[in-house]
Amino acid sequence: MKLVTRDTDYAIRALCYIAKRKKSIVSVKKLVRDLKIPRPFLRKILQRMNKSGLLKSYKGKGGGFELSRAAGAIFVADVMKIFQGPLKCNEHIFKKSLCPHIRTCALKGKLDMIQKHIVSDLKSISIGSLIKKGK
Amino acid sequence: MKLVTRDTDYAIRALCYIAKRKKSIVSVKKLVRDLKIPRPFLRKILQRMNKSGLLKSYKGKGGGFELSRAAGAIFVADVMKIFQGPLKCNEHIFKKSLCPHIRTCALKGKLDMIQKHIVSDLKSISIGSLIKKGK
DNA sequence: CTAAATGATACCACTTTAGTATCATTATGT
DNA sequence: ACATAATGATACTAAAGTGGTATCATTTAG
Repeated sequence: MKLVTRDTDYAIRALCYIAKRKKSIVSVKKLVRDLKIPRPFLRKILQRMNKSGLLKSYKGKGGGFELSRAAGAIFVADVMKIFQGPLKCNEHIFKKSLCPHIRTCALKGKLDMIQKHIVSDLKSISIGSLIKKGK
Repeated sequence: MKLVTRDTDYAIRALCYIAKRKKSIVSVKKLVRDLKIPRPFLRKILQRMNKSGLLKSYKGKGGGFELSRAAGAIFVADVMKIFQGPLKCNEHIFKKSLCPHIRTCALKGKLDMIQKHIVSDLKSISIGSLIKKGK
């Protein structure tokens, strides 16, 4: 029962780190130095976030990454979608298989309800809220 | 983000099927005939539930499985524990890795809260509640 | 022009998932 | 006693997902 995978976790750490810096463009070098994330893996992760529009990238000397929007407008759910796909937890069970028994639908109803709660929670956690010292 | 694996799903179906039968001892043969679950896989699943105390088994001709307690006292969470281990979703991230930044702990707090909700929901869904036609 | 940065791909080891296959053991009915 | 119908135990396997590594190409500041 894994809610968040390692790349999502690393991505969130990187986002928080970038969000906290004054100088907004941050290079992989600095991120690796301070976060102790394996360099090539982190690079791949940042590139994906760039492609997905969560980060903006600058090539060449002095380049790096910056947030594409305010930290308060980036949510854990956004990051998860990039690295873990659509936020569904039950599809693999109820796809095209015949669902002839009532109990199947009963279970589906309950699990869908749980999923709704999870997703709405994940959509409420912003990067901004994670870097506030006060709480 | 997979909440429930296939063996858990099959296990729940089997439990519901057994719970609905008048004659309490049900053989794999009948389960396979009606539920269309691969036979050897289902056998393994039932054996695990037997070992874990959710089912009682009877060997030999005319044998099979029956619930070890009332359907209302068996919960989806019980089944998941057997096939998916302890109901934790965040441990792999926060284990022995240094957690020196505030944000790590901030995230942990939020994810732990979500986990608490999930687990309490899963503990509230009984097999009994799944086989009620009325709802 | 060179060094420092990202972009794009391809590859790889390990674990989990979703099974299959086989043989041993037990109990029932004749 | 014995054949048959059931479960018990165990080992194996194919495919997908996870967590990375390795290489080379491209861009840009100074």
